[in-house]
Amino acid sequence: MKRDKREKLERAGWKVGSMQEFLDLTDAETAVVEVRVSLARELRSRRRRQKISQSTLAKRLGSSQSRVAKMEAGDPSVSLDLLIRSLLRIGSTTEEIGRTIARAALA
Amino acid sequence: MKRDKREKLERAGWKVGSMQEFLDLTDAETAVVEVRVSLARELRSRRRRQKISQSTLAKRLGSSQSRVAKMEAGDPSVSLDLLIRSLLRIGSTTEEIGRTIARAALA
DNA sequence: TTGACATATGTCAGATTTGGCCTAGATTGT
DNA sequence: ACAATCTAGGCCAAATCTGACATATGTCAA
Repeated sequence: MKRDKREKLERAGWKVGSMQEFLDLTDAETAVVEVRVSLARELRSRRRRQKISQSTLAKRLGSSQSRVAKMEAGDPSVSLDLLIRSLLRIGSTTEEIGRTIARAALA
Repeated sequence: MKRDKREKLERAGWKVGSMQEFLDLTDAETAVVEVRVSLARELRSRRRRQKISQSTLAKRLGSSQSRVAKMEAGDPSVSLDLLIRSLLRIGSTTEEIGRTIARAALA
């Protein structure tokens, strides 16, 4: 439930909601992307500051290099969940993460 | 990858990481819970301010009443992802969400 | 009390996400 | 140039999450 939301709406002949609702949905998805990219940048930035490779970070997170690459790239297959968890594990505080998200729209 | 992380670590006889790493992991999970609860409160608060039922909100989100209840309860089966997406859909800005998360630890 | 509505909680099939593997291209050091 | 290292991206089985449904409990007005 997410990627095909729009299709669903269309298939349903728009009776699902008003144009307003569609716009909210669109805006929300846009915002999610912005937030993901912000967190992604933060992750890369932190990793570089620690001067470690994606592989090293991956091990530390219990994940894989490819996933770290996708995280840092803001790949759609990466959830905000994974990004936030990862940041917390490498020492980010909720405060820092909050600020990062708050600034998302500006980026 | 998440709920059984500790088991994995134990099964591996602790060679996976230092005590420090285990503590980071624990702290991170604690923080995730705090963040989830904060977002959950924010969601409930917003819904109530709009004076709508969980069912109504559910329809608006394209979800179900039971899931909304779980979201507001901070149930472990709810991802930060879903909470953030939901908040964005009902009009929260990234700024507000960021502030909510930043304050998570204090709650 | 009864009925209508709101919320909580369990379950589960289907959808999404993730770790891991592999490979190609990029970057760095010598 | 060469080797070593790093990063990007595709792929997929396994793990996790989600919507929907059923049902229990709670609230409140008639």
